[in-house]
Amino acid sequence: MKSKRLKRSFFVRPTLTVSKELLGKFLVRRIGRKKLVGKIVETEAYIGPEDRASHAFLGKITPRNKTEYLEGGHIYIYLCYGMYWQMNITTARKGKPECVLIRALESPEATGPGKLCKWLKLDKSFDGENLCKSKRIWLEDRGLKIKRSQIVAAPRIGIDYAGRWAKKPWRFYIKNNPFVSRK
DNA sequence: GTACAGATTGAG
DNA sequence: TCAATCTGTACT
Repeated sequence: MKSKRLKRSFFVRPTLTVSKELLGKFLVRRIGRKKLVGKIVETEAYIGPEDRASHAFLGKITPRNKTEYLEGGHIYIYLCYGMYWQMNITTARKGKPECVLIRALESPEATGPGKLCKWLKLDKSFDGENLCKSKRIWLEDRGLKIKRSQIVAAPRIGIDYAGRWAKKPWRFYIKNNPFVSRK
């Protein structure tokens, strides 16, 4: 099975499409001579500025969220609750604040966005990292196809404050996968 | 300058 | 059920 790195063109597409197609792809993190690899099993889409749950709601730009406006294929990472990092992948074109939150990998060490970043040793230095060019983190397509019947759409987690947007089925995960968070 | 909520997690 | 822990944002 050949594996190929996902290119810019994969990410510069509608966010919901990218969110679903990221399921079954592999996140590769190289630390020195070691490689950590995990299959993506859970994602969430954040589509600003109309999405109340998005940091870019109403199109605001702050030092924290400015990387969310980058062209698809970059990392947008930020600290939440003062202790957990959240890894997002930007989508769409430059200037569009849309991204996909990577919530879980197929690894017992990465069943949730906070644990995922801890396992991969991700921190603020990855903010704005180019996934198409970086030597320390990237995404691979290893030929694995997830059938549409295996993809479950559900409301997103932890954003009850977002009113009607909190009910949007913009969380996607692989059916019956034991590594999906919030079981 | 101060106050406060948050895309979470693990312990109790 | 709740505290840990800190940045961004909206106040004074």
